[in-house]
Amino acid sequence: MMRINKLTDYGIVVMTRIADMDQSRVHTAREISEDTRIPLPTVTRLLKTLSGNGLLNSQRGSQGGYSLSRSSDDISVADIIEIFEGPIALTECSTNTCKCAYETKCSVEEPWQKINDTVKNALEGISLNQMAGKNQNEGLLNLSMNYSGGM
Amino acid sequence: MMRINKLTDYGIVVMTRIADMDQSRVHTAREISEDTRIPLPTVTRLLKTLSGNGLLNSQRGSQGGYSLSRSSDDISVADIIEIFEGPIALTECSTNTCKCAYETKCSVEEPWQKINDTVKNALEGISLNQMAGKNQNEGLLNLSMNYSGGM
DNA sequence: TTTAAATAGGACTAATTTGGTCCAAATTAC
DNA sequence: GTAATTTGGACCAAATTAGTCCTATTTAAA
Repeated sequence: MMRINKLTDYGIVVMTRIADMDQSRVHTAREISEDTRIPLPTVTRLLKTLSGNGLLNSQRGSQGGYSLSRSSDDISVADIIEIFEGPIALTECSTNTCKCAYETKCSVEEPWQKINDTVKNALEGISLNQMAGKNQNEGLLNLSMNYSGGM
Repeated sequence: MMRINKLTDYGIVVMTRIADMDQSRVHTAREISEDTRIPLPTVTRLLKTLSGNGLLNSQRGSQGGYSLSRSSDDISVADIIEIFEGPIALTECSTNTCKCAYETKCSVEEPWQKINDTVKNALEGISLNQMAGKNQNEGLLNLSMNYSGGM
């Protein structure tokens, strides 16, 4: 399906949700779970990953919680995807470590690079702020997907 | 990893290979398997899928084989991906059947549509012909990937 | 100083998807 | 008729993903 993983999707939702919230205070995992309806254990894990990778600040202990580490203008969808899925690369060929097993110079490498750059640029061009759309209603959610492809 | 599946990747390789071959005759699964080093059973399956979905013509029986159903200029990478993975959609939200469970109007839907269109356009813009690069050497292959993301 | 509320880290399991193989049937050229 | 092919579908193994849980650590406040 060429889909991003469900957890990545959730990650984007969680970040979008936080971007939509009051920036003057931190927000707990429970609060975010309730807002997004993503189960608490899952939200907990997402938040840990996001803060561990510098997209969220965390504050431990009572009255603790999470907040954006920088402005929502300054966080792109690509930033989030890369945390959960690593560098954006549709095929191994798209990375600089292409190891085509039987050829010294793989002929599909260059076009893949181009394709990949385009995709990457698209994802880098969308900020959290744009995703959030500030003024919109709360509680988005469940972007999970069930489509199955055509083989 | 936000990667296309290995079989999809193989599918693109197989199509690229066929585009690179003599267009005046058909090519057997065995021949393509040997050229690409993809195991025969797998190639067989790929070719069945590709011909079943109209990208290849097939000719049964002795002296049978496969050939492109239309010019390599006229087949895009997106065409191939869609056969193996269904419509190009990074999230369920990117399709027109978005079923966000708790909201009538999901706020992340619109930006996802935009992102997705960009990706789709990029993939539709690359033809098999460009992938093949006609004059290049034979036997590409093994685009399989081993990177694992950062969670 | 104790307690409650949080996050941090990591192990673990279940579910799903994917990759790959195989077999029997149908078709066609010679 | 026979050999070479594609067709269709079933099947299994491996890998990945999703989701849960437990324990430790940190912090604010009673």
